[in-house]
Amino acid sequence: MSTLTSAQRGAVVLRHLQALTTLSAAETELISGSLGRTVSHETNHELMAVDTPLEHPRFVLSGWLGTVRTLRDGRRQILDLYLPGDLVGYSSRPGARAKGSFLCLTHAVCAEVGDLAARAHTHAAQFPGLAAAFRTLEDEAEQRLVAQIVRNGRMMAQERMADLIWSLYQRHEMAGTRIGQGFVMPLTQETLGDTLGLSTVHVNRTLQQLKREQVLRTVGNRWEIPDPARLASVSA
Amino acid sequence: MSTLTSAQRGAVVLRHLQALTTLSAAETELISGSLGRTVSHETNHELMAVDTPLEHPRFVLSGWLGTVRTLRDGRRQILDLYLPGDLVGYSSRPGARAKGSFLCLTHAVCAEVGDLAARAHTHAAQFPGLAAAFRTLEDEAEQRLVAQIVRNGRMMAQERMADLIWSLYQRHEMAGTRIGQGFVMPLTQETLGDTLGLSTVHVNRTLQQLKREQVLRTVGNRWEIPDPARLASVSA
DNA sequence: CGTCAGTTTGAAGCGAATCAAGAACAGTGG
DNA sequence: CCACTGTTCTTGATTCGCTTCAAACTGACG
Repeated sequence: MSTLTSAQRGAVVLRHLQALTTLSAAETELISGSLGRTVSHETNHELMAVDTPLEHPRFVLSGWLGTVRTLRDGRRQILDLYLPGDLVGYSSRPGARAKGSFLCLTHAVCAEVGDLAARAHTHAAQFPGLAAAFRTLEDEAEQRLVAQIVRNGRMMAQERMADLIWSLYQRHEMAGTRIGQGFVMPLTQETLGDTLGLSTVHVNRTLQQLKREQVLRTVGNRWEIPDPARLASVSA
Repeated sequence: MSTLTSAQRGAVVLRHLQALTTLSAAETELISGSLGRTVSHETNHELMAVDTPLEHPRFVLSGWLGTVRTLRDGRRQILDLYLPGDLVGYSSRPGARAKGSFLCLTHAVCAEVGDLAARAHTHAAQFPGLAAAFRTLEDEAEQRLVAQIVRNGRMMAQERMADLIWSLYQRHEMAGTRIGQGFVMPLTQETLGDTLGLSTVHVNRTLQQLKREQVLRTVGNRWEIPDPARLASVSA
């Protein structure tokens, strides 16, 4: 396990925001300063339960989180994934509540940014870039929800997986965490199944199929996309 | 086909909002006055394409609308349904765009409420009930997206259908459009299939199954729920 | 009365779930 | 350093839910 300085960890947030909008020096400064209070959590730690008021937005500095809904009999559906550089548990709507339980899917480090979010909101004119970034982040989260509906509702297993991989690849690209033609995949196949609405076994077989078709290559827990065009053709 | 006065049609909106929050007399007045400019659309009319800026929020006065995503090969997924009394194409987020194509699923009448929405937003202090109502409507729309993900991802056909029926029943209850133990279902089984991620044929068979199990009763296009508890037990 | 959209029914096939068991792997303590 | 443990991944066999295809039926409407 590597040890990172606070600045190194915060870099992924700045990278991500700068991919979305232009930040003034003052804004960059403000953000960096806000990433100080970091909290580290174990895998499976629940940050917030369903329906909790969204009062503690955070940026993910490392690790992956997810929003989860569990049915009475234990079936799980992951609603959305949060990667390093992502904003978690934020809504511009006053009084908004968590639409699912926020869970650490890996060991994760977050920075609480309640005050930063409040400032982006109330002093929007003074920090236009920051305000725009928060708006875009919120919008993208909603787009991901829609993508989940379409995936789960109308795509075959292969298409779902390919679509998710493509989305994750692009998100890593934006956050500057892409490595070569790929990224690090820390999720278990079971978690992927709960994301895609597939059984663990079928996730495994689907991945093998994609590898056979040269759509995906894995080196340890690094996933690589040899040919984006091919990936797009498999995805629906 | 019955002809309704503007006031009669607008009643469903007031009923809905009053179920969500308390409105002052001034607010009630303001809303009623805003429902004047109504537009009537044919089945399959597209109000807005995907990605269009959400600049024209409307209330549904009669008929059902839906947001639709279409894959290249023609597969459709309906993201959300909009019933009489519902707010369509609204987002409090400036610059938000349509997450799907807005389609009339039946003949529909809508009232444009762009100015009302703007006022609820900018004069929130002056119209607290109205502002709260808009916030709640937006929140409920998001909850419905999440429900769609869980349905499509982790529920069996019967559970999906039962869950949707229950949700629709409650929404009719809120809007005051419940009729006895049921409501009017104007959608075709094909449209229901595109909502639930099922084939038309299987929608048909699933409905028959629910009827056999006394979960659902249909009289013409009226759907009735003899026993809500039983419905809940089928839904996951 | 014929047309067309929507519903219903049957038969066959496929995709994914399930069940079960083994292999690879990481972490742990002796 | 290696045996032990538990988690994750992998594989095969079987079952089942749903889709697909095709055709008949129903009802509204011109």
